[in-house]
Amino acid sequence: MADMTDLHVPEKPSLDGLEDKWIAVWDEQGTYRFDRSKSREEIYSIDTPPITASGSLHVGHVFSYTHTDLVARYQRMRGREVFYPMGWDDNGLPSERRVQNYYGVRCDPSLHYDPNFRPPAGGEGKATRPQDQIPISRQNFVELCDQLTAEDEKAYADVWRRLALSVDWSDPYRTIDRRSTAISQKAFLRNLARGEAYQAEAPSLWDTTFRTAVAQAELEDRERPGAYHRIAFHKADGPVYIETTRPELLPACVALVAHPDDERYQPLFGTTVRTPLFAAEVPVVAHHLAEPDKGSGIAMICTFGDLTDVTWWRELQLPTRAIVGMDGRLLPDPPAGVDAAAYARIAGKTVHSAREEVVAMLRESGEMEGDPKPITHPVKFYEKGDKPLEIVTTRQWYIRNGGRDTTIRDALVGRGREIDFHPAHMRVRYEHWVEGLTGDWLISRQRFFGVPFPVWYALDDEGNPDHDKPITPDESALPVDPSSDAPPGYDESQRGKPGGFIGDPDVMDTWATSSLSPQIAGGWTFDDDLFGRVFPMDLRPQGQDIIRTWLFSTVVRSHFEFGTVPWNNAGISGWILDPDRKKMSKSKGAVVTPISLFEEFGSDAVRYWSASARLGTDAAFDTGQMKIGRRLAIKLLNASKFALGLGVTQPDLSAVTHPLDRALLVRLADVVETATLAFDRYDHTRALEATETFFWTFCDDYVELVKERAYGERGEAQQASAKATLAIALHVQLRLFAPFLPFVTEEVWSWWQEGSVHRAEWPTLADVAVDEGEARLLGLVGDALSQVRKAKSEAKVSMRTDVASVVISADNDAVALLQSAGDDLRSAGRIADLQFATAGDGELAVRVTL
RNA sequence: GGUCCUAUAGCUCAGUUGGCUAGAGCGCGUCGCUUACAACGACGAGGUCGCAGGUUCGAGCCCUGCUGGGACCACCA
Repeated sequence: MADMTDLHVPEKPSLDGLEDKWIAVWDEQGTYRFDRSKSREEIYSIDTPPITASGSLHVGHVFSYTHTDLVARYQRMRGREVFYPMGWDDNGLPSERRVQNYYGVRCDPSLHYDPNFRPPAGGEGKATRPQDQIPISRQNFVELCDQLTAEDEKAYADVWRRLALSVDWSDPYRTIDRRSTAISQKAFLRNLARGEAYQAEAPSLWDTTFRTAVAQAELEDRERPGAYHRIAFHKADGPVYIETTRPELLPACVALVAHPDDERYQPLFGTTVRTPLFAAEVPVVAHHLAEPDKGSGIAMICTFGDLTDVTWWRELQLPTRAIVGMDGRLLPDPPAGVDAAAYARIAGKTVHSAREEVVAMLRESGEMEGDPKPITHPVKFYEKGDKPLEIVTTRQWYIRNGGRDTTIRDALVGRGREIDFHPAHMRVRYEHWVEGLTGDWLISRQRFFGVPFPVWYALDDEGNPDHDKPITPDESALPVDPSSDAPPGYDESQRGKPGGFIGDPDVMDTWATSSLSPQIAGGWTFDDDLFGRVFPMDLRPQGQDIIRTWLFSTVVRSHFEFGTVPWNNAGISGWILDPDRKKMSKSKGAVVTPISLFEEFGSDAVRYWSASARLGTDAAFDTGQMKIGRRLAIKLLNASKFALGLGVTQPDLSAVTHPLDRALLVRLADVVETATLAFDRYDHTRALEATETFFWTFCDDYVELVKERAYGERGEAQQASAKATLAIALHVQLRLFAPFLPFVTEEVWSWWQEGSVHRAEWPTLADVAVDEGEARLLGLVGDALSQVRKAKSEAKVSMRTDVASVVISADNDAVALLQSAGDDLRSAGRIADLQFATAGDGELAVRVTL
């Protein structure tokens, strides 16, 4: 047992400096270091979201990462060894764009590596138009990405430490590092070997700015102005009118389509018509997707205007007349069957200019009826792009995801049901997404900064690649870069030569790598001992917006590779909304940096605000809540200082004899139980609320009531009971608060305890077990005290004014209870004469005479 | 067109399987420098629980419909 000399209570406790102090101590003592000798059952593993470190953190990140840390700290105190890694998602388009804008450069894959290249000084105001940017080789560009993201990651890590995320910082991973690249390539090769990954040449959605294919999950609709153009097609006995928003695709028209039951067009089915301007003969076909009440009820099918065109083209086995190139301009040469002179007027133009020209041509020829009718309609965009997507036929890599296969789809829906979502209704989003998939997962991107596909293609004698038999490396050779490494059985001199080889030029989409975050963090195939101890993981924390991408794709990879779910729980955080109820990251609030909040309110206070919001619920950005958190932290310092200053030593249940003390511990037992159950259900707000409510009662009522007794004014045994109870209550409350307020609880803990509170045992009923006790007593005495205070308040006198007499009337049981704590009530209220009376109705009534 | 969430005090939110006069904090008002805390404390005012029906002895909670707010999916001729 410690004595007074072991106490280190400061004269004037303060929050100032606590953060730097404890961050350093935790670092030095390895407080959050993961002990990998523990078994799977003893470990709690977390699939931390690898954050995109290109740009700056905002309060939404602080909010959701705090939620994860609450769980980590709770589980650690419960005795689980917590595997809580940190990762950076630094591969992919956001990093490329950051480098382009920061240095004013762009990647030109045709250039050779310049080992002496030095980038211009980074900063704002660099050229953003491609023609103004400095062209550099792919390798130089990747190096810049690598360097800049590493710098950004340092800044992020500082924020995370200041927020007190209890991650093990010894081995953060990066999705672009060699090991992540190797794991990503290995997982892909295994998908390929099992037939889960495949290559196909097919029409796919294409972003003409970034010049890459994009996946279904990355699409978003935006309302754009457009116009219906009513255009005449020709048949022997007169015109057939169609309406289109994309007249420039007329040369790409391969058929007209109407609903099979549409009486108006029955006679046309099986005949052909001639396209205006471009004079191609196209068939009129029937398909159930054609909608009779849309436009004129008959539509032109182009290759390709939209996804419905692709469906029609595929199901009706129509020919292809592609006219839009990868750069978003019309191809130089007309497709077969199209009038070359007419096409020459639009060849090479952008889609936009071509549309204007075709409209002008239609006006000249009189084949457009009336003026275009302006409308607003949804258009598909890449979520990071700013030009409408086109559909271009390209060779791409896919991973099966149930989009074209009900067996896989059902299996993946089933996997979703094995995961406990918090809150539970988030599973619906998963299921709807899986059930609504229309195609497999397109994972290839025609970009530079990403994981390259680890495949090469043999060239035949004429130099044509054989895409059907990709050459793959041995797993032991990974990672490979097929643009600089030669495939097995070849040497570099054969690159690009007939009879030689070429490397696959594409990189994987960032989700194809981040979908392996459990494998990367756990060291799959690099450290199988570790992997076996942490996988499948316990928790995937993430935002609701990426259920369809990150969550789903991780399930897909785990399902194929291991036949399991990747984790048993998914904790979904909500959004931060600004005062106008708009998503914070999209508004002015985004300029409030986390560091400035830490400086103004303290990290504990910011954590308190985050912890006040439940999983899955959007929360208002509310500095008021941070002020409350700050006040709570200060109160914890002061109350602890006072209790310890009374000569409180160490918890000792056997000394607790007084009825009021027993009542407090019975109440505290309830709090411990509530908080524990709540945390087990991933309901941190309830745990916090129960703890906080108790704490204020403890401060405002209990401490006031036992002050004199604790000073020793009613004998040693009574004093010992009060001091023991204060010690127990403090000891338990500090631990209950520790996940929420790690700095201040650690500070107070250090005043009188050994080791870190964050490695202390989570409190249990054994900490507060008293033989008998009436929790009700605490409330009764508190009410009585409150009535006495009210009388003083109404008389406008100080709370330390003496009271002549107080008469409390209540039922027999209540009176008996109150009498057992009468001395404490008398001293706290400064009551000279305290009397009790029995009242039949059971109402507590307090008559105060000043 | 479909789906999910949501509506409780001026504000931010609790309110467990339906159960006495609906709670907290902030803000507001009044009072008090009391040796843990004035960066504080005490006390108080403030709500026909979005609207309309229904089930029930009893509904903030369950059911139906409507309205408002938020989000997602589908629709692109």
